[in-house]
Amino acid sequence: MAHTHDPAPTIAAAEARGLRLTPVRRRTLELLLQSGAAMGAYDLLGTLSAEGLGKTPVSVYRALDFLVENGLAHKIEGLNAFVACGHPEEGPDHAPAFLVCRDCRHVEEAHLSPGSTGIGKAAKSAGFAVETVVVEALGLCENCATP
Amino acid sequence: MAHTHDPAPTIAAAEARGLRLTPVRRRTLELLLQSGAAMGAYDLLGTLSAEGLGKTPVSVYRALDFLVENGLAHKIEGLNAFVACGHPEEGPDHAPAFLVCRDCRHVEEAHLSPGSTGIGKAAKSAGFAVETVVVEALGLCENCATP
DNA sequence: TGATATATGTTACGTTATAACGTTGCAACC
DNA sequence: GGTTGCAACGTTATAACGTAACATATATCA
Repeated sequence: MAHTHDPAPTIAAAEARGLRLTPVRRRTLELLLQSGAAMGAYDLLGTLSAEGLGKTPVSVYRALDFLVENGLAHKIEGLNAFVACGHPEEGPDHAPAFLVCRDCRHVEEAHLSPGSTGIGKAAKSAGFAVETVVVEALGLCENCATP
Repeated sequence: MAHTHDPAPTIAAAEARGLRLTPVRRRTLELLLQSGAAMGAYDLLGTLSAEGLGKTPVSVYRALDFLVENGLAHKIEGLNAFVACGHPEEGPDHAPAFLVCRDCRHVEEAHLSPGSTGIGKAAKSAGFAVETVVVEALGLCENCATP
């Protein structure tokens, strides 16, 4: 399958940071890394529950919350889905931009220079206190555009 | 209520463009304009159905689809909710950035200069064909930050 | 007026997400 | 050893968001 990632280095990096990768969390992360695409919580649940790692949405959402909080995964708001982080070494707080293929759901993580959106300026003049910024481009990846 | 808008000019502008504002559509737009905040489809449904303008989610989503397609409303992906467009004169295809208050759900529309996100460059180098771009800052508006 | 297109109604269902509360397992401490 | 505390996980129920498929009605125009 295209664009998959070897889970090992990411998992090693996570544990080196002292994160507790329990079976559900580890397996959720593996599934995301191996697919290389955005996956819905219920997709993940299908596999996880078949493997005896939690039978209800709650388990999956807890695992996903953990991964997102710790910068190992991101939520793609435009799809209501989740993707493994491509740069886990950057820690919990980085906020990349995403190139999201609407066809195969592959996600490319783009690192824009901070403040490059210009939204900081807009926020300041509106007295708005920004906490997180979502930047997602929806379209077609190279593979899906030229098949 | 703070930040509400008078629906009249927006509705007039829409009709001047030849759009067919049926009762559900018009009322949906009015509700969004009057609230000045992002509203969920089911919030809207509560009011609309009480007024006899559609009893099921389908009606509301159809009205919202129409409004979004015609640039009279926007979807806020980060909230799975909808907001009236603050600049309806810009037509169906403009894609503004949003400052979204996570407390009161008020939405400020910011017009960034096109391409200022830098995401176009990233897309080009990845061979990615961008179709739409979502830019949303989540945080606290001036009122909610200093109460 | 009849043909066509657009809009709406209705039923049923699928998908995404969280609240609330109980249980388990493990480690620190006395 | 007991117990206290905490993080993770289980369980049930339900809230919230969204769509497919097909029937009916209303508008528009040749």
